[in-house]
This record gives sequence, structure tokens and C-alpha cells, in this order.
Amino acid sequence: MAGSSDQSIRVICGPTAAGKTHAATWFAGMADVSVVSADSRQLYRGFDVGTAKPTAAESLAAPHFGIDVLAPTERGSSAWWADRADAWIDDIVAQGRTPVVVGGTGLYLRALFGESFEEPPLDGARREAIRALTAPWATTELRRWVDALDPARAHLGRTQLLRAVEVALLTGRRLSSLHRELARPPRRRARYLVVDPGPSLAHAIQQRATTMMSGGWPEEVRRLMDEVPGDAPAWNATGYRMVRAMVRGEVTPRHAVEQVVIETRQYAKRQRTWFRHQLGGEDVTRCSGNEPDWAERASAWWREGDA
RNA sequence: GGCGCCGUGGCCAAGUGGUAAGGCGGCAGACUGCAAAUCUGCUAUUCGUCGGUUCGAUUCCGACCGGCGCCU
Repeated sequence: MAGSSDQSIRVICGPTAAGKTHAATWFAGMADVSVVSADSRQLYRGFDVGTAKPTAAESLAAPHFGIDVLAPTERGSSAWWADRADAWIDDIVAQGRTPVVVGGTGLYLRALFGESFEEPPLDGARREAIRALTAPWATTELRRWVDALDPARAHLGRTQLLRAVEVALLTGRRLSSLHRELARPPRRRARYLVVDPGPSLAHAIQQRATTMMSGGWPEEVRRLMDEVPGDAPAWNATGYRMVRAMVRGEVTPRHAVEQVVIETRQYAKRQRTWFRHQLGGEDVTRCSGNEPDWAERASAWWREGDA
């Protein structure tokens, strides 16, 4: 483990359905790879088909961390994940294996490889009280509050507004100030390989959706509906609500697939925007995964990591 | 063949004699402890076609084309 913490970690990221897991499996042929999944949905036990968890063969090719580590009712967070990922990487290195972080949850990657901050202790009970208070507020109203409490964050989405209010009320400080004052440097350095097949991704998404539908997704959802409360965080994954509506007979299978494909495409688009602008570091290699010299370029990216 | 209704951006859809709501989709962007989440911006010089009335028509009139319905 000694001397390993300043080593850059290889990270394979990109939009959903771009073949990141395939790429990781391919690299397993070049070293004893262990994969750390940076995917906020594959965390959840039981949500398998719709989150495209690694297949048995892929799990066999390389041990995976970060999969099935939460109950569907538990709530994760980027910082929570980064703590664990940091430890998993240590373990993997200690075993003499090569860690590869694979995933599409940009915020999680940032928590591990980008700047973060030391969150001051927040009182649990008061936190719950504030959540209960703000939950019914309309987003526009929430935004008015943040405009006063922490204007630098007022342009963001509801999730971020709730957080800004919570931190302001609990600490008496602006979250945007705390980010600055309590900033800590990145814990790890990353060497990114951004995999994106370009225009053909739309087709891959379509293909994957129909494969999932005929591959046991509705059955999985039917099972989960009996075991998991309808408001559990795990349901918050692309397509699951739509498939649930289909299983209940509220929408036709045809409509369900159509919508799942659209939702997935929209998600992939947001991921592209993230990986285009938010990766921060300069160590970014982009490849399409279906260009003729893909293997060559990918190998080069891999080998440069040993230098 | 006759009568009636309709024809607005990729799709759905409001609308008025004074110069085109909204939704979906698409595109672009934001994002530091809910992120497969949550938000923001942009997206019709033009209302089936051609003529007419009018200072001015997407809105009124006529013809034609296309769709739907009813009747013979």
C-alpha cells in the first residue's frame, strides 16, 4: 500500500450504455483488474436488470466493488461513496491488483477526484425538522429563500436549494462560503478515459431498453413492488417508475419502452454535458469505442498509467 | 356526387381583424453530502395552396388541395 496513494487511478467514464463495463473487462486482460463502480444506482440490492449491473461473466473477469452495498430504502451520497471508494482502492492495491473506477455518476467521481470540503457536523434532529418544513415548499419559493440565504446557489435545482437552506439554517453559514473555507484537496488523482460512441449511442440505448424488457425487467419490478416501499430512493432510477406503471397496467408496454428510451437518452445527454465540462483535470482521453484504432488508443491510455 | 367539420414548428395543441399561448420532443448549459436526481436557457418572420375584401388577415369571403365524419 505504501507509495500507492499518489498514483493516478484509472477511471473509465461516459454516458450510459456506452460500453464502459465492456471496456473494463477488456482491460482485465492486461492486468489483474478490480473494478470500483461509480454508479449511484448499482449500489442498490435487487435493482439489477434496469440498472445494467455487470453480468456474471463480467464479474468473473474482474472483482467488482460498489455493487449491491445498499438496501433500496437507504440513501447514499457522493461523500459517502467517496469514503468507501477510497478504502476499496486501498484494499485492491494492497492485494496487488489494479483498481479501475468505472461509472457514469459524475458527482461521485468529483467527490473522490475533485475538490471537496469538510462538512461541519449537522444536528440530525434539527435536520429532519428542516426537511419536514421545506418539503412542501414550491421550488420558486425555495429559490426566494436561497436568494436571501445564499444567493450564489439560487440558480441551481431544487435538490441543491434544499441543501443550501439546510446548511444555512443549521450552521448559520452559507454553503458557498463553507465550500471555499473548508475546502480540502482531491484525495486521489484520476486518469480519465471517456468512452462515448457518439451518434450510435441512441441505437445502443434503444437496443438495451428492449433487451431489458424481455430480459426480466418487468418481473424484477413486480417482485420489488412487493418488497420495497414505493418512495424508496432506489426507485429513483431511469425507467423504473415507467416499468412500474406498465406492470400496473397504467401504460402500454409499447409506450413504456418508448418513454424509457427517451428518459435514458436524456440522462445520457446530461452525462455528456457533465463529462464535457466538469471533469476538471487535464488528464482526459476521449475515445468513441467503435473507431478502428480503439484498441490501440485504449491500450496507450492504459500503458501511460504505468509510467 | 351532396352536406358538415378540420388543416397552426418534428409531434400534441390554444388563439385573436393589428401582427403566433402552452406541453412533448430536440439542442445547449448548470451541478462540491438525494445526482439514472434537480434545475436553467434556446427552439414557427409564420398559421394547407392560390386569389379576394381590408390601412392591415393566421383570424373574414371564394376556389382548389388534403384529412375526417355523415348522407345518397
